[in-house]
Amino acid sequence: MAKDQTSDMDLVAEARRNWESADLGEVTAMVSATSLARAHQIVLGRINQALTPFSLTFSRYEALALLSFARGGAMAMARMGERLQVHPTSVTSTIDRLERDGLVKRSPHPDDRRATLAMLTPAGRTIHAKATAALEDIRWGMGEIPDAQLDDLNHNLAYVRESAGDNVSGSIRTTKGTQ
Amino acid sequence: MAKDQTSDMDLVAEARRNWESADLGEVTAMVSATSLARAHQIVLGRINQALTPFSLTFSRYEALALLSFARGGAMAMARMGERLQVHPTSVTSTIDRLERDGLVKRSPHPDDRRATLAMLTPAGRTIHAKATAALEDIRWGMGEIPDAQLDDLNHNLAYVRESAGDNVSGSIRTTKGTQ
DNA sequence: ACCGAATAGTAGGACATCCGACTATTGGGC
DNA sequence: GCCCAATAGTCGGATGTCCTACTATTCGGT
Repeated sequence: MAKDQTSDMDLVAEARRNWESADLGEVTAMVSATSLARAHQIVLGRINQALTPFSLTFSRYEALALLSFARGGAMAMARMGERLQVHPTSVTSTIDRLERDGLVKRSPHPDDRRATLAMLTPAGRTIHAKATAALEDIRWGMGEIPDAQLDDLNHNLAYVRESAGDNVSGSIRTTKGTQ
Repeated sequence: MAKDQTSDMDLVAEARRNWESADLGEVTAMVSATSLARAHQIVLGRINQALTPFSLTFSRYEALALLSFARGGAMAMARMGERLQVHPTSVTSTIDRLERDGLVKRSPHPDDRRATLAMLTPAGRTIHAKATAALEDIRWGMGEIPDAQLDDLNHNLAYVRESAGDNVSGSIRTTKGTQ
């Protein structure tokens, strides 16, 4: 989380000044990357702080959430990696810690002996529910920003995701629609 | 970087569906946090990939950039932590690696024997220039998104930063202004 | 039926980041 | 002048993430 305090100046704007005075190009894109990183740091910091009481991190929370929506509360680890967009070894590490804390249990896949199912335990389901409530309480780290503004943000972020090949069909026009 | 491929579905939109069907609140904020994390992952991944040829990561690049704008190419490590918004131990670790690669050199602060100056070496300045050019080439990971759209994004992200107490005076109204 | 390619999971290693603790130095108040 | 709080940097430990390499298993094509 590092600093959460007001900085003396607008660090992003300062970067812009430095860049412009050095006659460098793509300043707007540079500002975007910088702003995105800072915003991510802020939001992730708040989320992780809210999850501390549950001995969870956002990564582990995401894994719990994914399992909680899966049929039977179980899913093959490889599939979790696809959904969460992380490397297989990251799934191993995440499930290791969740299992250590008794929130998830590994069990062999019934049809494929290569695969391992990660299965939510009752404790895992309980913690997930409580953690979700805690995240709602802090509006997922989005502060007091009204929903209308967040819709705008989501719309703009969808273009970034789209540029990487993400399917954003369900997000690119959410601004005010029924969706 | 993990996956960079097109997913079969809009993962963020799917999260929205799951959340709504479970009757949970703050869905828009949840989507924002999720989108922000994914966009960050995408952009950071592209940036780090572009920096690979220089044996740099974005963290180390940021430190180099900060020093390159400092008078004399030198700055006390504590001050770097403030500017980069990272923990002092992260600065130690970053400077360790930059020094190992000969891009930065530690030297005692002339006026304060507690402090250590991180100073750019000629090699560090050269690498920074080349790495900067490489980042411009990929538009800092922002794909083909036009500047006008990025201005929108930056504007929305400024609200997030502002909500954390960041001074965004130089960014909050950049959309089309002269700024 | 059998062999090589693809897939699932893990081990080990590199980084980045945080936190708490510890040492050295500076500085302010009495 | 002196002592204690504040500041600067580092060390050790925990997490999260990636990559490469390795084992086990499955699957497709001949």
